[in-house]
Amino acid sequence: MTPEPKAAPARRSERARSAILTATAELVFEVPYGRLTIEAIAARAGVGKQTIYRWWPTKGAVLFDALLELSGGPDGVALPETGDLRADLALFLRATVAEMTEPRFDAFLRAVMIEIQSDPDLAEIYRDRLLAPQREAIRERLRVAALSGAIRADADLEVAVDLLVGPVQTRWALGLGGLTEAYVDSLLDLVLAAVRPS
Amino acid sequence: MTPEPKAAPARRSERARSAILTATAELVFEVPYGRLTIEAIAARAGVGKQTIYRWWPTKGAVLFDALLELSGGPDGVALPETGDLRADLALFLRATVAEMTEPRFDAFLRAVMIEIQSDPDLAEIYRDRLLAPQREAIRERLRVAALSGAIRADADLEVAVDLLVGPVQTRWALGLGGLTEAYVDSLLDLVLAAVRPS
Amino acid sequence: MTPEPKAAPARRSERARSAILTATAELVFEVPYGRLTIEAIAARAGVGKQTIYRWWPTKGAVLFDALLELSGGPDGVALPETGDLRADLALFLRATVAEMTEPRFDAFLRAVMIEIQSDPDLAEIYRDRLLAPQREAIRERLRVAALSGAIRADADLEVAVDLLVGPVQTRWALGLGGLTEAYVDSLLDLVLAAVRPS
Amino acid sequence: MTPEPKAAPARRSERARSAILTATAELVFEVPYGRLTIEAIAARAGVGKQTIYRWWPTKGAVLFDALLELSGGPDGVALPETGDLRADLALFLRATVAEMTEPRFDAFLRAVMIEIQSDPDLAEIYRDRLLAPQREAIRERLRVAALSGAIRADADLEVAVDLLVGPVQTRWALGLGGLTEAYVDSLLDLVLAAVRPS
DNA sequence: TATTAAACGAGACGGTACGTCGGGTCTTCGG
DNA sequence: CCGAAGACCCGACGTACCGTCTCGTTTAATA
Repeated sequence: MTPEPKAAPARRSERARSAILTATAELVFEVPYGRLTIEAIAARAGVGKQTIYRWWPTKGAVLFDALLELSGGPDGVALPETGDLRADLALFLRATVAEMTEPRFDAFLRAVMIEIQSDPDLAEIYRDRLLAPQREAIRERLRVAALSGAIRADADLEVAVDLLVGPVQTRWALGLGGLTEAYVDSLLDLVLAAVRPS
Repeated sequence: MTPEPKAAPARRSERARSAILTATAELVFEVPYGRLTIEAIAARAGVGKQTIYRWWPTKGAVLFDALLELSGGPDGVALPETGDLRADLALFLRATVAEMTEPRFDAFLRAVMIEIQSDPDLAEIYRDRLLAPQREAIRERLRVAALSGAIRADADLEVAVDLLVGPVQTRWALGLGGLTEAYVDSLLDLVLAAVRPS
Repeated sequence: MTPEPKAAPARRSERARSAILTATAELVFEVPYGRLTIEAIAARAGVGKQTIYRWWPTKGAVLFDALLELSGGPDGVALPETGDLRADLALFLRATVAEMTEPRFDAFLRAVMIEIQSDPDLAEIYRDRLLAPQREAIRERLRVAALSGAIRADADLEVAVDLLVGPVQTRWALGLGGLTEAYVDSLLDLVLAAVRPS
Repeated sequence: MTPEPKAAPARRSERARSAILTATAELVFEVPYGRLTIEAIAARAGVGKQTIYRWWPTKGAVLFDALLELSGGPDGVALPETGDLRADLALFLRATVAEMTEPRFDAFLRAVMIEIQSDPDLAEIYRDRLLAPQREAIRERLRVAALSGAIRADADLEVAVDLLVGPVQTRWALGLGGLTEAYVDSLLDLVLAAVRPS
C-alpha cells in the first residue's frame, strides 16, 4: 500500500535519519539560516557528511523534511468546525499568529521562506504538502457557511481565503508586526463584512 | 557652519558606485541569488572587491542600494487620486501585479525577500524606505474616501490596507500564481464590500 | 601497545604530496622566490590550496620538504675518502661549486637562504638535517688525516671546516663570483698550509 | 659640472626622507622583514605612500638607503693599522662579530641578505658600496704585511681575505653560532699560519 | 609680496594573494 | 555493505598590501 517503495531504501539507518533532522531543527534556531552548514548538521548529528548527501539533494530538502517531521502529526494548524464560523476562523488565525510569534517556529518558517524564494521546486512541495491542505480546509469551511447562508452564496471563496490568510502572512513575512489577537479580531470584522449575505 | 562633516565619504568614486549597483542588478537576474558572489559583482563592475567592502557591509546592503537606485525616481508604484476609489486602487494593484510578473523584477524582489528573512536590519530598512511610504499613500487615499462617504467612516484603515496588499503579496511570495487583472477585480469586489458604508 | 598513534597523518594522498613538491621545485626556478605564491604551487600541482595548508604551515616549509626530497638519496655532496686528503677535499669543493653554479640549484639555494634569514626554525632544520652531516663528514675526514700525520694534530678542526666551507659559501651568498676550479685550488693551498704539520 | 642634475630633485622634503629611513630602521627590528610593508613605513613616518614611491623603486632600495644612512659616517667597521697585523685583524673581526651579535644590526643585516638573494641589482650595490671598500682595506693591510715580510710574499691575498671574512660571515648567515672572541682567535691562528712566511 | 608649480598627507582605486570555510565527491576502515 | 571519518579539489570569503591615481594643502623659488 505504500505508494512509493521505489529506490528501495536498502538499509537506511533510522538513527542517522532522525539525528540529522533533529540536528537541523536545533541549528535552524541557533544560527542564522545563511550560516547553517551541512557540515554543522553532520557534526551535530554525529554523522558523516556523505550520509546526508546520500539521502537529500540539498540543504533545503533536509530543512523541508525536518519541517514535515515537526508538522507531521497534527497537520500544522487545524481548523475546527463548531458551526460558529467566526469562532472557528478566530481559533485558526490565533493559532497561526501564535506559531509565527514563537521564536523557534519563526526561525524555522523564515528558513523555509528563504528556500521557497530560492528554489521553485521546494516552493511547489511546500504549496502541495503544507499550504494546499490548509487552504482547502478553510475553503471547505467557507463553503459550508455559504450553504447555511452564513455568508454570501456568490462570494469568490478562493479570494476570501486570501483575505484571511494574506494579511497575516504578509505582516509576518515583512516584519510589520502587530500580530496580536486584537488584530485577528479586526481582520475578521472586515473579512466577514466582505462576505456578509445580501 | 557644521565644523566637521567628517564622516563625509571622503572622495568616493561615483563611477565605481554606479558600476557596482548596475552589475548587481544585472547579476541578480542572471544567477540564482544564492550563487551571486561579491567576486562576480566586482568582476562585472570592473572594480576591486575591496571597493565593495569599503562602502557596503554585506551583499544584502549592496542589493538594497541597487533596489533603491531602481525605485529611486518614481517611488515604486504610485497611487493615483482621480476621485474614483475603485479605479485608483485597481490601477495601483494592476501595476503591482505587473511588477511581480516581470521576470527581472520578480528575481530582484525574491532576492530582497531572502535578505529580509535573513537580516532584521535590512527588513527595517525595507519597511521604512519602501513599504511605509506606499502603505501610507494607500491609507491616505482611503482616509479621503472615508471623509467623502465612499467607504465606512469607522473602518480600520490599517487592516484595510492589509486586505488590499496582503493577498497579492502572499500569492506572489508563496508562488501561488493567479496574479491576473481578473484577480485584482475579484479582490477589489470583496475588499470594497468589506468597507462599504452602512 | 601505543593506544593512539592518532597524530598519524590519517590517510594522506601521496599523489598530492609529490605533485606539490615537484611543482614547488619547478616554480622556484621559474619565478623569483618573492613572487612564488602558494596559489601558483597549488595550481601547478593540480591541488587545492587547503591540501597544502593542511600539511605544511608555511611556504618555507614546503620549500624545505622539496629540498629534502631532492637531496634525499645522495646526501647532498658526498665526501670521498681515497687517502689523498687534498684530492678528497678538492673533489668535494668542486662539486659544491658546481652545484652553486648550476642555475636551478642556485635558485633553489637562494630561496632557502631567504627562508633561513626569515625563520630561525627553518634555519635550525637546515643546519641539523643538511649542514651538520656534511660538516661532520669533513671534520671526520680531517680527523683521520690528523691521526695519519697528514695535518697538524692540534689543529682546531671545527675552524678548519669553516676555512674550507666559509669562503666558498660567502662568495656565493654575496655574489662575489670567482667560483672556479682554480679558486678551489688556491683555497686548498692556503687551508692546507694552515694545518700543515710542524 | 654635476653630471646629472636631471630629474632635478626639485624640492625634496628632507624631513620626509629622514623620517622614512628612521621608520624603516625601527620597523626592520620590530617586525619580521617579510611582514614589513611600505604602508607600515609610511604610517610610522607620517608620510604618504606616494612620497616613498616617488623616491625609491622598491622596499629593498629604502632598506639599503637606511643601511647606508646608518653605516654612513664610519664606513662600517674600520680597519686599524698599528703595525701589528694580528692585532689589527683581531680588532676588525671582533668588531664584525660584535655587530652581527647585536640584535638590531643582526635583524638589519638579515633583511639585507634577503634582498641580496632576491635582487641581483641590490646585491651589486651592496658589493660595490659596502663590501668592496672593506675587502680592499683588508687586502691593502695584507699587502703591507707582505712587503714587510710579516706574511708570505706570494700568498694569494684575495683568497686570504676570504679566509678571514668567509668563516665569520658563513657562521652568522647560517646561524651556526659560536661567534665569540675566542673563535676569532682560533680563526686568526689558522689563517696566519696559512700565510706565514716560508 | 604674490604667484605658481612641485612635493606633500591622505586615502580611494583596480588588483593579487592571503589563509580559511564550506560544498560536494571520493576513499578507507570498522561493525 | 552501510556508515563515520575525513582528505580531496574547488570556489568564494573577507583582509592585507601592492603600486597608481586623484585630491586639497603646504612650501619655497620665482616674478
